[in-house]
Amino acid sequence: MRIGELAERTGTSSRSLRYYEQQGLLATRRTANGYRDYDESDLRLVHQIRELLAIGFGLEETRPFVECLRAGHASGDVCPASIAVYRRKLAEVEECIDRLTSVRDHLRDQLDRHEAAAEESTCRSRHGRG
Amino acid sequence: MRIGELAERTGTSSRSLRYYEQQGLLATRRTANGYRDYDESDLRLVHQIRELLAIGFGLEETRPFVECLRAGHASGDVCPASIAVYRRKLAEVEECIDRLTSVRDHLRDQLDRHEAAAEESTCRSRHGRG
DNA sequence: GCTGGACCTGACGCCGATGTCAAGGCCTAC
DNA sequence: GTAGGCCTTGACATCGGCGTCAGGTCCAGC
Repeated sequence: MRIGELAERTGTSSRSLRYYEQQGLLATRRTANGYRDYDESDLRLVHQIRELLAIGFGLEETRPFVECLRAGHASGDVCPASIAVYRRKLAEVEECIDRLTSVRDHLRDQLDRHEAAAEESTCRSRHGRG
Repeated sequence: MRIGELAERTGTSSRSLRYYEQQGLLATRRTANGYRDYDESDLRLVHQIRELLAIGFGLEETRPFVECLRAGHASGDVCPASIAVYRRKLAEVEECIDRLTSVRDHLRDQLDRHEAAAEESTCRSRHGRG
């Protein structure tokens, strides 16, 4: 299949596919006229990339998964290198969640504090002291 | 005080302070020789900016806080516009946490799954079938 | 008067994934 | 043969918050 079809079937753009190729993630064959030519294995490969990107992986982090698929494995995540990336990413995500959680708590505190102040001011005005 | 001192006292760089000024967040006076001249209110203002940036706000989102301080309020977050940004940010952060949490769960599942497979394979090999 | 440090403006670089434009080649249908 | 749709490469643009360099100014101390 040609690049347009692959793009459509993977929910991405031709531009991105060329970029993945440029990054060495997609080894592309060419037809006689110079058009890129893809098959079902490329489809799976790009699907894998897109799924990982969608959950926040960087393109570079998808490489082990891609290579795992290329090595003939049915799934991109059965290879040690992929597992290692999973672990690393899990740690990153957990740390990020922790940070965001404390930010969230901080924001809630600020809002609560302000709400309390507004409440009190309403109260004062209701009692003719504002 | 001059820009170098302000930068040091706020834990940032001269470059950043010039950038904030360029974005209209910092209204800077000049001494006769053209040097930027700051006072304690600028210090508080930059502190406010840095704190918000540190917890993930964009520079643009600090603007209401800055204007609130400029309007003479003791704190940058007592104005309605600042509160609104707090609310918006809280929603954003909560959504982000939700997304990351599901990513985390997904990653854990993958790792568990793989660990189980490894376990089983170890088991098989222990029994002479790997 | 000279050195050196802090300051000035202006401008380019970075990161990552992708959009977008330009200028052209290929192929199909009419 | 020509219109138009898909393809090609190459290159610049985007976003944000700076880092960093270049080339020049200002001032304090010696």
